Amino acid sequence: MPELPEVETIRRQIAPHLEGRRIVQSWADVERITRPSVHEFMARTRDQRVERALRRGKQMYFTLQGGDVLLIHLGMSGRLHVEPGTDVHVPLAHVHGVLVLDSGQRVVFSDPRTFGELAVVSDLSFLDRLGREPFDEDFDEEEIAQRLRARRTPLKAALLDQRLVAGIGNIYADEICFLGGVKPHLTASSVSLQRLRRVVAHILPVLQHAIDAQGATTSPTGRYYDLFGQSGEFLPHVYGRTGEPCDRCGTTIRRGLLGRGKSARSYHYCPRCQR
DNA sequence: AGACGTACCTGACCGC
DNA sequence: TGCGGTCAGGTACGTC
Repeated sequence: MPELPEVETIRRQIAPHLEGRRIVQSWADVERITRPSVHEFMARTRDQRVERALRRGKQMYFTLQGGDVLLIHLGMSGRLHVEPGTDVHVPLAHVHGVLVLDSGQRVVFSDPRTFGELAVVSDLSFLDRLGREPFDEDFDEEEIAQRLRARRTPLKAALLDQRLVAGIGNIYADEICFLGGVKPHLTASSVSLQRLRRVVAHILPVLQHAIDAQGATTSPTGRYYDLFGQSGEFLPHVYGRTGEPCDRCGTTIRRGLLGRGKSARSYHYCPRCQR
């Protein structure tokens, strides 16, 4: 699944192809994931020059010369690639967006599960709903630890909440809990501040390490691949490793569920390394 | 307002 | 081999 490190990897890869280029023509076909509408998306991105390729949390966005912002969220299964081509028509299953550039290349967005999003917005107010950005200067570990202390949800659920820290998803939430030595399902407010600080202290190193590894592909679902179809090399300690031995202590990795029914979310942990 | 449940979607996997 | 059922999971939204 694309989380902050995967999105950042793709952003870096796609930036040189998009920045300074003009979008000659664009296309989208799924109303549910295209905002404000398929028609308006195509109209407002057409004939626009891209200024910068940016990212906030898991959100990738491109500032356009006319003042609008093009927004791409990969959701669960969204992928981007760049290829030669001047036709907006790409006859492949799961392709739901195409941007034809003045470079003779086109950006292709495919998304089998259609949990992603393509949008054109007029300003950056969409960023307001996101919490702290891990690599920003104002990222304050003490503040995050204090806010976790006030949460009456499982620790992992709080780490996944984009309003607290932007960009953490399933894989890295489990990883951060593992390195912090805390079971993901413990109610955050029941964990001592000292231990919460230990967990929070692993957010930056884990994300940085994952960016250096160009993301993580190890996932039972929604396999992630970068702009060139390459998989990421980040290897999680616990995520997706149920039944395997912990490589710190050898204890069998376990899996559990947060919540019940259709809303249940899985978590993975080492019962010995995490208390 | 925070916590919680539901819905969206389909490839991959599982059991018979 | 084939087929129906189940799972996974980022996020918006409704409800209490």
